[in-house]
Amino acid sequence: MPRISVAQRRSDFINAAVEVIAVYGIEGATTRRIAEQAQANLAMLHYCYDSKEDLFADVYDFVAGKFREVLKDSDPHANLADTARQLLRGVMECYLESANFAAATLELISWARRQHGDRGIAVYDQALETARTALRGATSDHPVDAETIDQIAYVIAALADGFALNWMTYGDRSAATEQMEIAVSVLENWLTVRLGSSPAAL
Amino acid sequence: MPRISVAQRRSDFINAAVEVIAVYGIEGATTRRIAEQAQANLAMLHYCYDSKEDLFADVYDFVAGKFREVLKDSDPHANLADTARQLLRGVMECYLESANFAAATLELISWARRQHGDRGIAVYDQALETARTALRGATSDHPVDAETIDQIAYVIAALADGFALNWMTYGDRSAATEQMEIAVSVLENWLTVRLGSSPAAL
DNA sequence: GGCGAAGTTAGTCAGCTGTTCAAGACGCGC
DNA sequence: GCGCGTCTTGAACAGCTGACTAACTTCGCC
Repeated sequence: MPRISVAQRRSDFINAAVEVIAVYGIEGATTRRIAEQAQANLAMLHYCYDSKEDLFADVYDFVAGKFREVLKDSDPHANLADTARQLLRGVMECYLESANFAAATLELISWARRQHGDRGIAVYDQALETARTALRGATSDHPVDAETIDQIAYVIAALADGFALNWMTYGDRSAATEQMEIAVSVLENWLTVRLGSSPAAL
Repeated sequence: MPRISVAQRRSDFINAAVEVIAVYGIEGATTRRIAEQAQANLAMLHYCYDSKEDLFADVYDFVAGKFREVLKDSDPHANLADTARQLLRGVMECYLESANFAAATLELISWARRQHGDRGIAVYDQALETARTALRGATSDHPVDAETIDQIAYVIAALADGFALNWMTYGDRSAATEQMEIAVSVLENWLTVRLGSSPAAL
C-alpha cells in the first residue's frame, strides 16, 4: 500500500467525517468510526489532527466552503429572479448529488444550534449571507431594498431545507427530482408577484 | 412535597424528554438528564418506565399525536387553498409556540432516518399523510387528483420545515412571525397558479 | 546508511451509560 | 394505631466507549 501525504489524509478524514456524521449523527461521529471510514488507523487521525475538535473545525470549513462555491458562481448578468432561481437550483442539486452532504449539513446546523452562544449559527448564517450577496450582485445597477433581499434569501433557504429534509427522509431520487422543479416553480410564482410592482427588478 | 401519580409522572417525563432532546440532541438525551429536567429521581424514571426505549416510544407517540391534533382540526367547509393555508399556518404556529418542540421534532426525524430500514420515517411520513388526508377532505365533493394533493402536501411540509430551521437557528420571534406570513404568501401564490386552471378547486 | 515522514499496535484511563436494589416515606382505609 | 400499596430515594453496579498516547516499525529519499 502506497504512502499518503498528510494533506491528502486530512482531506480523506474530512470526507470520512461527513459520511460518518450523515450516518451516525454528530454524537455518533467518533474518532474510531471516522478513521475506519477513511480506511486509516485511529492513531493516524491524531497524527494528522491534534484533536477531534480540530478535525471538526475543518469539516465545518469544508461544508461552509461548499456552499460558498455553489452560491458564488451564479451568472453575474442574470436579473434578480434568474439569480434567485439559480441559487435555489444550485443548492438543491448539490444536496441531490450527495444525500450524505445534505444530511451532514443539517446535522451540523442542529449541532451548532445546541452550542448556543458564540458562533453556533455559523453554517446556516454564512450560507444565507452568501446568498444575499449574490442577490445583491444581481441588482448592483438598480439596487433593491434590503428587506426584499432578505425575504428572497429566506424563501430560497426554506425551500432548499425543506427539500433536503424530504429527500433525506425518503431517499427517493426520482421524487426528489420532481420536487426540485416544484420548489423552483413555487419560488418563481412568488417572485413574480413579489417583484411584480417593482419594474427595476427585471 | 406532594406525591404524584405515575400517569402524571409519565407525562412529565415525556415533556422533559422533549426539552432535553431539543437541547442536547437524541444521543445527549440520557436518563439522568431527563430525570433532572422532570425534577424527579433517576430511579423514578425506571419506576414509571421499564426502559429508556419505552419512554422514547411514548415521546414518539406524543410528537406524532401533536401533529395529528394540529392538522386534524382544519375547517371542513374550507376550500382546498384555504385548507392548505390553514395547515401550513397551524404547523408553523405550533413550532413558534415551542421552539423546543420544533427542535425535538427535527431531531427525531434525523434520528429516525439514521435507523434506516423499518419504520424509521414514521414521524415525517405520518405528518405528511395527515396533511394529505385533510387536503382530500377539503375536496371531497369535487375530487382532485392524487398528484396535486401530494404536491401541495410537499410544499406545505417544505415551507414549514424551512421555517422551523430558521426559527430554531436564530430564535428570533419577531423575524419568525414575519417569515410565517411570507411562507403563507409563497404558498398562496403558487396555489393560485397551480390550481388556476382547475375551477373545481375553488 | 541514515533520517525524517508515514504508519501501526496495543494500550491507558477517565467518564458516563442504562439499570437495579434495598430501604425508606407517605397517604389512606380500617 | 396498623397495615399496605403506592411513591421516592441514594447508592451502587457492571460495562462500555470516549479521546488520546507511547513506543515501535516501515517506507522513501538524499
